[in-house]
Amino acid sequence: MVRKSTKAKIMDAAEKLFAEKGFDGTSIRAICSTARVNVAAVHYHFNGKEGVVEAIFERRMVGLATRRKELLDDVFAKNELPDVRSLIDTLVLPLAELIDSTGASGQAYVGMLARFFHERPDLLWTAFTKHNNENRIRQYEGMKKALPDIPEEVLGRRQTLATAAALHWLANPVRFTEEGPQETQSPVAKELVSELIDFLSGGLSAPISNT
Amino acid sequence: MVRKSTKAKIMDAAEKLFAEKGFDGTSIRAICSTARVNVAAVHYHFNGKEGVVEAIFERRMVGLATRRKELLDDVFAKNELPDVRSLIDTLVLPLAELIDSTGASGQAYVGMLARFFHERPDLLWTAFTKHNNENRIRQYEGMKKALPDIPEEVLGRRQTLATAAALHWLANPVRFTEEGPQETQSPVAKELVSELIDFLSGGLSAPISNT
DNA sequence: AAATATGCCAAACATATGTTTTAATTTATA
DNA sequence: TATAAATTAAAACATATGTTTGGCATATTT
Repeated sequence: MVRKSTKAKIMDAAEKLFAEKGFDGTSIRAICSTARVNVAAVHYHFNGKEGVVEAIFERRMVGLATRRKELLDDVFAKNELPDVRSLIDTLVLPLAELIDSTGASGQAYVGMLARFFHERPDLLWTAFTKHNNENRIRQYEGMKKALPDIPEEVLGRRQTLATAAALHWLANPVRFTEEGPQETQSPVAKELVSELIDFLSGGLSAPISNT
Repeated sequence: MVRKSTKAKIMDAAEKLFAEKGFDGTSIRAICSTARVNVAAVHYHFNGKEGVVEAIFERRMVGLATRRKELLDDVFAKNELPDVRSLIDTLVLPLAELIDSTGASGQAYVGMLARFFHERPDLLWTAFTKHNNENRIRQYEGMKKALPDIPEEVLGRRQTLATAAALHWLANPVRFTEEGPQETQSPVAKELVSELIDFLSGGLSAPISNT
């Protein structure tokens, strides 16, 4: 394997630690120690911890957004009514494929996404808007067509809820039982991805109750 | 209003800060500063930061578990097949009622639950098992009866997924839009709780796809 | 009232962490 | 090769944080 650059070493180590311990739980020194790199390197290359986060987002979001655009193009190519499940696919599949193709690193990235969704929505939102806003809107428009009976406001909230649930599940395929939290396979198996999509499709298209 | 004890002052301040900044993002000194209390008080009363967390969980989980048991009793009292929506209610309503009745404090507690679900599942799990394991099992058994076509394994994972989504939504009623994250009302309005239950019911009872 | 326990506070200490400075080293370029 | 630029390393500094100590005040008990 080629010798990794200091920059890449820092990003890989940080990605892993951010997923495990979150933003506040990860010190610059821990990153550098894991990466076997001098403490000053983070400031030299990234100008601080938040800079590392931005670089990590940048590194992966481009590919993810491209793949998602492909899937959305497919959905809208057939001149039919888009179906909910395919629209959910455009959210879940790129992440699942990333985990499949890059293994631990992709898994760490998704774990990081899930944590930052709660811990640093500001940083996540900045990167997400930059790379993925177009896709989010297209998915939203598709959902409006596929589910004309659900009010738009409700649909918007369901979309966000589905995104949060998807990230949580892909990052944390855990089930609570009597014996404590049970880890399932990681990287996430195909069946589990399919289960997730079932759940989200059901939630997205659920009828509105009148109580 | 009665003068709050130092213990209560610490727990209230910590609950709020934990919800806002998470476990690692909240220093003992920040807690004591917010609570207007001496730094040593946390160690004196709680033996450290984790002790504060345990006490906060203890304070609220008893009431929540009792209320949830009531709702579960109701569901099983009618000698019919339990319905999915009522089973979801037993998860969501106690939390929504807590927010309604205690305002900012209850909201902070739910926010803290949502964050600790990711950040400190160990601490959450310990408290949750102690107070709520019986309820979780009863809900699970009800779901098996209500949805005999869904394999048990899948149902277990859906239950965990629904719990995570519920916590996320009650803690973070936010919608992503072009203009950035849009806060909805807080405390969470009744309609939003109903929307959440619709979504979760749809997800729980979604058919299994065969792709 | 005296004795005891409990709660509270200010200060001190060790360690962790972010950040910057300076020099050495490596790499690229003229 | 000589020179400049980029990168890495070690150390130093200030601040943040967890934790403990000893004394003081207040309440409780005898």
